Amino acid sequence: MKPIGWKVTATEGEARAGVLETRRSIIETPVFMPVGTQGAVKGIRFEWLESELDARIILGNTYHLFLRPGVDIIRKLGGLHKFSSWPRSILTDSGGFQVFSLTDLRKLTEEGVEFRSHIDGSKRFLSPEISMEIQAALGSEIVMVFDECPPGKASVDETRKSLALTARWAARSKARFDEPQSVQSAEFLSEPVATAPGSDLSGRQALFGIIQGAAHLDLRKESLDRTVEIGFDGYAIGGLSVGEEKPVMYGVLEYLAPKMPADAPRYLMGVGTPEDLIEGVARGVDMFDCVIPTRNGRTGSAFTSRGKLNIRNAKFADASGPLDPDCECSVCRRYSLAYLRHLYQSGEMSAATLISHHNLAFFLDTMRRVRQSITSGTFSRFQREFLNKLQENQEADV
RNA sequence: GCGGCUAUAGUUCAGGGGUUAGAACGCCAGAUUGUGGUUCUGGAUGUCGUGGGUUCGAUUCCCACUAGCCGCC
Repeated sequence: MKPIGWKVTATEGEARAGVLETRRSIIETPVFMPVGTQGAVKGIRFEWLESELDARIILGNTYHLFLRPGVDIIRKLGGLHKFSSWPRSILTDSGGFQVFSLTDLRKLTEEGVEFRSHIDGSKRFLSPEISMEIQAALGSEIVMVFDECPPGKASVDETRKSLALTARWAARSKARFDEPQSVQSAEFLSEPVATAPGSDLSGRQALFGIIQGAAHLDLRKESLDRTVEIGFDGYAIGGLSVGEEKPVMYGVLEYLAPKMPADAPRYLMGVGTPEDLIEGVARGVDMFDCVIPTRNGRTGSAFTSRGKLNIRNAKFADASGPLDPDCECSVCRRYSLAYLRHLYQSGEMSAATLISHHNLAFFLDTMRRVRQSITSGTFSRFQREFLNKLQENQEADV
């Protein structure tokens, strides 16, 4: 028995529609996963995320939850699902990325990474083994291997070295991961392994490998081969959208995604804008996550079917229409641009909450429409029309 | 009515007899891609209250006026 179910239900070119099943939810792909770094999708109540927005899977983050509240507390409270009250699937990032993006002081060794906490400056240590233990305690449905993420403009030599370390860490991640999964009462698990009623899943966690290699295609291929050789339940593309130009990212995806195992989900980490999602799907990606809808929402930037808009702009001061006339989310049905701008300018936190809510609604709805178009064989037309429409606001301003 | 203080950016204020008068906040506009939660980066704005005088030169010194604030009657 496998920990997750995966089947492709339709394809159009490289784009695929599929169904990913975990013990906690059925996830139709392509899917966008809202980011809930610290066990919360910033500004959004789980009630909305579950009902109106209907997210089936969100992210959690090992690095942040490890530092606060800490593994002991989460284990004591029965794992991340019980602690946070989120009943559906969770994918946890391993912490590798944050160690490199958030801390200045770090010491990288073969064993792992020593770093300074961004919260209190204390010295902490993360390794593949420790990351697996933490993620076992969190109890996520999908666990990510502990990797090193080099900068997008990394040289061939740097990238090759980093990639080799990531491969060794991937093997160690898998070895340590398998231990707690194999024992019902393993010390690291917060809850006993359980299958959903009527499911033929194993009830265990799934582990995804991460392909690195920066912008170097030959190294991407090498990383892919080494990762597939170890064998995982799904495969992720890491190290994109970390400073490189957009065509570089699309080029890597175009080369890499079709070579990834067809019988496992493909996950593009940390991406992206609505345009990136469509371009990713077109190249064969099934899963995405990104902070952009909630982070931008918090700072007054809204994504709409006609492109991005900044709620602070004076032109919205007396605009009676919604953020997006084509959006049916509860925010667009109720609140005007003028009122949202007023809330933002007045420093009301509801501005951040409402725009984040709309942004997530737009992202999730867009992915639903993408799935539908792949299923009905009209994805390429959808792609063309969607991308054209995104230009409307920009052109209208010129 | 009398005395005192003040008058400089949208606001609160700094400054100073000599080329393009500053700060903070606000305003305007960008940025944000496996989230260090209100951040970062740019930009615009002034007949220096009005009128007169001194001076080579006044927003700066002097006088009057006006307005505001405080106190007294």
